[in-house]
Amino acid sequence: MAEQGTTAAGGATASGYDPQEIEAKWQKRWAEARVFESEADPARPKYYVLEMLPYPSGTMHMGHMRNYAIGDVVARVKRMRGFNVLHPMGWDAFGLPAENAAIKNKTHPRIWTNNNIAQFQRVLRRFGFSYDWRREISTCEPEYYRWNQWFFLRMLERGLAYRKKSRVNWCPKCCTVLANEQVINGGFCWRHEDTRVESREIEQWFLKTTAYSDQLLDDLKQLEGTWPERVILMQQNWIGKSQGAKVKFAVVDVRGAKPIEIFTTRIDTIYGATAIILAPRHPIVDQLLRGAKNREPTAQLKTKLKKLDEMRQTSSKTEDLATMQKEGFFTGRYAKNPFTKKRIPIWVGNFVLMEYGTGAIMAVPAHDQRDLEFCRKYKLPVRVVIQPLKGQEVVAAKLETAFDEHIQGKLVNSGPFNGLSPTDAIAKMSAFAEQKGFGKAQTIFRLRDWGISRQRYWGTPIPVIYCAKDGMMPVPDEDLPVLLPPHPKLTGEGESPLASTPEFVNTTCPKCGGPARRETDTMDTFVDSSWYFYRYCDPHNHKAPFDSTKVEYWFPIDQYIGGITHAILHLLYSRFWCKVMRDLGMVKHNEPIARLFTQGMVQKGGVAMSKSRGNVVGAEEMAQKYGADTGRLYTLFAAPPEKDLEWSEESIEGCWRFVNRVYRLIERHGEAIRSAEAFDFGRSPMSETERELIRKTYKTLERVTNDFETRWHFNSAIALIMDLTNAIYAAEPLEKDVRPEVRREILEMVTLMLAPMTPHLAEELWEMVGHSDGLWNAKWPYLGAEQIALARDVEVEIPVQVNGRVRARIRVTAGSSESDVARVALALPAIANHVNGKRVVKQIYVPDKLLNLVVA
RNA sequence: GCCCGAGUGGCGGAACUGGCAGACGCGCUAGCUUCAGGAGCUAGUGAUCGCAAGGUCGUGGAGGUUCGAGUCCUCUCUCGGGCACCA
Repeated sequence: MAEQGTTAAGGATASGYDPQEIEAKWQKRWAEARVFESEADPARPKYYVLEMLPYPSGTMHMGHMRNYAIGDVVARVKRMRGFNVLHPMGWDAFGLPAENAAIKNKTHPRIWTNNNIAQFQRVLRRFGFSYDWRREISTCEPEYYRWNQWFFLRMLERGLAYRKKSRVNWCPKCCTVLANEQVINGGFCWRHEDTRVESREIEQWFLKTTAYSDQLLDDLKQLEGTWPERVILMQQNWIGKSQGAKVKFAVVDVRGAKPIEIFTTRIDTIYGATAIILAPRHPIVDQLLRGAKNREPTAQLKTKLKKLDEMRQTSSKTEDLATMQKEGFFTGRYAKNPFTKKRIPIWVGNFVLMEYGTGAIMAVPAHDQRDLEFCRKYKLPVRVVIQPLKGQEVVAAKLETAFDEHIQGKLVNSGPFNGLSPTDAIAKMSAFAEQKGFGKAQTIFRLRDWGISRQRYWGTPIPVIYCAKDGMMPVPDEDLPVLLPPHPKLTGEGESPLASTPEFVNTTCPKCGGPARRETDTMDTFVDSSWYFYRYCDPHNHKAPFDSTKVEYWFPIDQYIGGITHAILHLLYSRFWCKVMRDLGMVKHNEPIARLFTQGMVQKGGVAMSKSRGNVVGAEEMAQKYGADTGRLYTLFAAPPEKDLEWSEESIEGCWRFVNRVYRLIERHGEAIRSAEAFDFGRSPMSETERELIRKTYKTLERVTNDFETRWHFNSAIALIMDLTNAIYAAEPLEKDVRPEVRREILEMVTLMLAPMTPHLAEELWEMVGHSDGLWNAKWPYLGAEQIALARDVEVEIPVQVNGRVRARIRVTAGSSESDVARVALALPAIANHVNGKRVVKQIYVPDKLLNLVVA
């Protein structure tokens, strides 16, 4: 028993409830009975529930804990319903923070990481989450990352992994390249939100996510209704499908110049194009500037070009991009519009992006706002080619905002296409361009291939060897894993640490046996998390990433739970990986995650808990102070799971009180219950008090079941149980009216309902009322027909309204007829006064719910 | 600018398909208990008028549909989030 005053913040409790002792006791018993271990068993229905695997850093706080508490409730409820539940846990153990921390603390990333894992694991165990710990994985172990390498080689064979020199995002603080998905707010590092990424031209490895653009987009439809709408929208947005056309504009008077290809979604406006605008980084710019006339001196333009390119890079705030002045210059060259055959000037503009489309656009100022701004600034002509069907005619000289309506309009000044609707014109003109060979309809995507090379140590080595004679050679499967060298030189200064580790770099060519060099970049850690949930199905397989039969049984994941932060990154990569594995014949499904739930964050002072902000509430501290059960209960009670939760120390005290109240109740009656007779519900007559308590108990159970299984309203489920507990307390003065056998039924129900949320307490209470076989064997108590009948109200209170306003309440037998209720109601003075002298023109009766009299 | 989400007491939040707004918890007030503190127990707690019975107002705002609206429709304001010169 705990010493008084030391258990919880508020001080002692009157009950003998000692969470530290109880929790340790039951955790030990669960482990001994191997309660949470599960195996694939086709004879049983399965349920795979998973919380996103943690990155083991610093301390585990209540924000982490909430995530796992939600998952654990689901896992435990499903187990009580008879499902074969897979509920594993592991560690996203590679990554930059570990490497940086190791440098700072003069230790090895592996040591630092394993220390953190040990800490995290201790806390998770302390909270009694029902994981199958035999399946624990850690992504930094060779046993795991060798399969990253194996997958990489399969992708290499299929052309899904390739090496290319290109412009990539470089974070100067991370000292490494970032994937597009890791660049946020239009140009900032996802880890360092205040650090603008630089653009560098580096040779690096890509995975061809764009090979699956269409599927990644289309298959989102399958997830509608089971994934949060906003996650689907964000992914749609990110993939960014855009239907349009590519059109080639021949360059006039430049010998050997290739035509400039532009992308447009509005080919119907091509007769209104008054300029071609190139991205500052467009490769043809140099060629155009050589020997061109009618413009500023070349040297000056080169300076301008550099400036235009840098403008996007140096703007410190995202908003600047939207409002940034459009700037550019004339190249002195002209292109020929293949539709009009007329010459239009070629410009360079800061608002045209090399990364999107073809890096060149046709400027149609009359029908595109950005083009209008640009052309007005540089006095380029504006030509109207679409007129609205209704309303005022659009006049070029008066245009203040571009007329960019897609649907309503008809073509003018467009030669043979005059009179067509924009939609028809797009189809006809694309076809025309294709027929003539200078263009075609084309769909483009915003999605780029996934750059996975990282110039850091703490990640999976990319299994490739470079030989002077044989060129790039994949490491043969039998040589996997390519191990990280144990003693790297870590400086954190931007050189790939593996490159300066000769014993790693120097190797022999797998083909000719001659001297060769290893690839020294490591993989993005998002590779690790793209398929880890498959490994849980078969975590110790030495021959393959997993056995497909096992995966076939457990997949797809029935319920995945995690933060919204991964709406694009992790969840998009995982979907990609699944499709690749499907095409490799390893899995049969198209989507790995059937249901996704994004839980809210735990905040303190209005911002998410994080070590760097210094506002974390440590999970272990809370377990120490109140016990795991109270900590779990609080995170479930304080807010609905999808909403952010503001941490409140006072509120957790309320949960602590409740837990003690329940404990005291059973402490007080346990003895009597243990020696009580069996009771035949529905047959043996009950006292009024018994009847009321039983009714309330069953009614609560019906609603709590609904809250757990269909609505995920854990907070209101807890409120209902609290309410029931209050009712039991309220009946305590009538203690003698409640036989121990009836009380047993009531208190067992309370215990079972609490079990998914406060599992240790529930086990203890279960034992206290006389069960010796462990609550983990108990099933969720569904009500039988007799019990459902007992849950029904005998008497109901019905509000009586006159013209929609409640004027009285009457108590009647449940199921009373409308006429009976109306007669009783009209006899009441409070009602009669309001009806008095008027006529009841309408009477609405909702059985057992409400009576409304409309008088006039 | 575009796209989502949310606005309910002093606070966190309830209210399943339109049917008693504010469950449950926190906080606060009073009482009991206690040497005291803590804990526990009991009662009260949306605003407003009233001695009371009782009345009036009340779910960001303005309209509408309905016997009846926190819930449905239209417009609007505020906050949070995502995307953003995407051609």
